[in-house]
Amino acid sequence: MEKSFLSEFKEREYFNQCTNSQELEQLMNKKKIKAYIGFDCTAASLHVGSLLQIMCLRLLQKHGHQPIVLLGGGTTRIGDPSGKEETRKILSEKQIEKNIKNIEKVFKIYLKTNNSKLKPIFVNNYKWLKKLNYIKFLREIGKHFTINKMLSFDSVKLRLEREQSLSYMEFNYMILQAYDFLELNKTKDCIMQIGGSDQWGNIVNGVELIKRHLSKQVFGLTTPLITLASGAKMGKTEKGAIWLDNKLLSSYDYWQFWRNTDDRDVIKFLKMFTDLDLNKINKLKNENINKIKIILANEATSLLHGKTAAAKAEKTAKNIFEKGSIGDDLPVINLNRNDVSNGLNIVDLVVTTKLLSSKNEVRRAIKNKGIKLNNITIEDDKLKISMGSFGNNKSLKLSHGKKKHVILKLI
RNA sequence: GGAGGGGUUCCAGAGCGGUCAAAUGGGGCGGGCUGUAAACCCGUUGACUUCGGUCUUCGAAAGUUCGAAUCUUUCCCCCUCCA
Repeated sequence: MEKSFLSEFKEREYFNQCTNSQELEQLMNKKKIKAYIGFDCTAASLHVGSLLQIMCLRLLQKHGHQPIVLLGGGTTRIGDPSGKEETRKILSEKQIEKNIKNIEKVFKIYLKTNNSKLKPIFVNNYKWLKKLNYIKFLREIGKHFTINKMLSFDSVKLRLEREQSLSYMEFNYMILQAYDFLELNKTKDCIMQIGGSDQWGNIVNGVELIKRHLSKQVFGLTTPLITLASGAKMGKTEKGAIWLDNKLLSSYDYWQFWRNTDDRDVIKFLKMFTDLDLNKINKLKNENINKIKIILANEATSLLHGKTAAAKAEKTAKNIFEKGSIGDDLPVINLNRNDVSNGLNIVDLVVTTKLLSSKNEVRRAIKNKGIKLNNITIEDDKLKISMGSFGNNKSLKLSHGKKKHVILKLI
């Protein structure tokens, strides 16, 4: 028997809560449905923190259900208070539209299909939210919400408990999200909303609104908040966000992100973020952990940047870490011959490569044995690079630490 | 509207006239160990520097002083309590 959406959803550890698991299971076995996830458009791109949600839509598609991607131009204008400690900045309309355009691209990669029935439907809630009439909205929608209940939601409760201000605008967010679901149900026959566990309250609100307003049964499904073995939140590392956009994060760095996964998270990530068959993943468990990490990196990178990019990243990594040489996936910095023949100061050079951002940082790094030129640690911060420093192949590898490298080329 | 408490470097949080670029912890970065992991240990953590120093920072502005994050005044913002 073929696996159902929901059972695979659970096996891949996507499952957190569902409003009505059994009925949903039955329904989805009987017919193909449409389900949606809303995404925040406060940044120019999504980062791996949203990847689990994207994978959910992908899984939906795999099982023949059609995904709806809601890029919340309307709600982004309000700001979701869930999980936020402070009111966030309000973005300009222009910025939001720009973000939406860019974020759409990511979905076009992950949800690519030739089957027209499974093509992702993109919607922007600004389209309907901007038209709302306040009085009408209060009478038709607002009457279904009690303040008593709204105050009991974590997103509101936590803010109030901490005595942090919550504006009336933000307080309305959950109603608008519920309204989105209602709208999508009416216009697209969407019967399920998926989201992270922090969205549970908002999702349930939508389910209840539809029940009251249309007397229809719809479903809510949430994924767990991924906590890394280290306790940190997924997505934002120390170095900054792991963007799903090669303009913001190169495919090599993306590959490295997965390659550096904590041992304890590797199998979980294989289930969550790759298409690999679950049986195959189970067999992998006994393999050498570093081999599995490479598989994870390759699979995850292929999905976003393509197989070629993944293979290239792997090759570059191999060259750097195993052979100590260079790889062609590293950023290349072109140097003018004239500048070099005059003798370039190492400190200035490192700053121009952006490996570090100030001269003091470079001097410190040199003191701490953190700067290498062709794998040779630089001891003197007054060192000058000249034509003679370049070998026959006219290029040099400049490194900061073990993981950050740049190729210097003469032009 | 009245009475208090507070705004310090990435974050938390000390300092309360010179010895303060500012304790301590977290985080970051680098080094060591290793497996590009974890844990642990060490170093480092404003900018510029001819390495002697120089410059800019403690909510904002003005002032007192030889000298201010520290004192005074005004302003802005946050919080607590009372009405």
